[in-house]
Amino acid sequence: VEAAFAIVDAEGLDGLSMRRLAQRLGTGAASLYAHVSGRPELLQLLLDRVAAEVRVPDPEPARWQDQVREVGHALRDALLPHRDLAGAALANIPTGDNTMVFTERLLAILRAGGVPDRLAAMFIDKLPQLVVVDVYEGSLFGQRVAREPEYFAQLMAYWQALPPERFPNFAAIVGDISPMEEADGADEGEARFSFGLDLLVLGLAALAARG
Amino acid sequence: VEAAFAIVDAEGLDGLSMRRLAQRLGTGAASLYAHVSGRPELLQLLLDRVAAEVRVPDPEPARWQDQVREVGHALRDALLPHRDLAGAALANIPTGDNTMVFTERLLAILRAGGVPDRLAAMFIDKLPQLVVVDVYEGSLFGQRVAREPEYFAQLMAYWQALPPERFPNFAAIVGDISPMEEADGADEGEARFSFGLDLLVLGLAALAARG
DNA sequence: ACCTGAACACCGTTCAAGT
DNA sequence: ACCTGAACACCGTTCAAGT
Repeated sequence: VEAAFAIVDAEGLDGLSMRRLAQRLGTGAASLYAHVSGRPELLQLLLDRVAAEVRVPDPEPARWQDQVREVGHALRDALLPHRDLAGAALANIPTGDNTMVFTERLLAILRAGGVPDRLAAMFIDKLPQLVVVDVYEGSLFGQRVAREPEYFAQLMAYWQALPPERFPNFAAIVGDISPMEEADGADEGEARFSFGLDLLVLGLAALAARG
Repeated sequence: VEAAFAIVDAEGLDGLSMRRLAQRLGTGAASLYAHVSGRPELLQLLLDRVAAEVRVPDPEPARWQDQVREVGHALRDALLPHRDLAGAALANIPTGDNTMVFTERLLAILRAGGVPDRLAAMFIDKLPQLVVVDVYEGSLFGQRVAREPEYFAQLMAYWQALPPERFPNFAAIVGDISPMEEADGADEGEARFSFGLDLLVLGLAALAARG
């Protein structure tokens, strides 16, 4: 698992092949199958170790909405160093022990805050889903820009060149779009993530208030 | 593109290799590179054709929230027949013409409804993101269950067997969890999707009301 | 219990050579 | 402009044989 993290952090998910991992451990790919059932199980082990890193606070019912936001940010911070590893979380429903502890503690915050059980049960999926897809897309975009530095400028140029007759609304808001990192280094990715988090939390609050 | 859809619809994204596509067209894989730059461009063509299928209504400002929900459902319905093709939408920012028309028309609904431009600009990402990740995860789960029919029951058994001392909140809501399809055929996937859609729309309405 | 080499059945993409 | 066969540099997984 340690060696696998080293590869993922350096090269991303695609770089983590059974063969490359075996090579780094000074053995052959077939030997890994004595320790994991296959690549999917290896990825689950990595994800569960990431889940172990996420600190979820004890419930403070009065500020449950902010606590949910904190949990979202904590999960994002834990996933960010590992490139597109987040993508592996989309493929399987995680059942590792650390993942279950994460879910249990998130549930504690929601239920203490008065969120009905049926809503809480659906929300414990949606929050990690938002975080995972955000980190995954951000990582792939980052890798693309690293490989192809002109990509960012090309995308903006394409959007700005769209004919305003056919795309009047898009032309009107194109100035408000800034995919991921701003040129000045302001963390636009963080702002976009917080926006998504706000939608989920405010939406849940509205549904919970209706009962 | 037609042949590619036939493969994706029958076998999913993994089945769509350049070699299999070429074989179905009675030629060699290398020949495809005279028509597309590579597999990523092929996937973009497929996704843009899906976008062409999505009907986005003209704005009715008074019911913009319901219209956003309708767009979400329409996009989901267009993606659903194509298995895990949705996963390809996570890898690249789509720039096809049909995709841009979709975005333009969604923006029209949002702006007519009074959503501030900065919020609308971020929301046009979040809505497709939710739809895509929902369809993608649902498809992978469905494929897993098809391959491994006992998976569903195993997952439920694992959750129900978790010790209530360590996981009291999870134990309390485990009855409210039903991943994807219910045994009785009720469309639980649809309900979960609508829940996510509600979070986004109600959250956006709350933010828009604040200005 | 753990490891090994070799094999099986695949990938995406490139490239010189053709029509 | 479009197509071809062959090659390059990979994959995940299995399996008989070893220690």
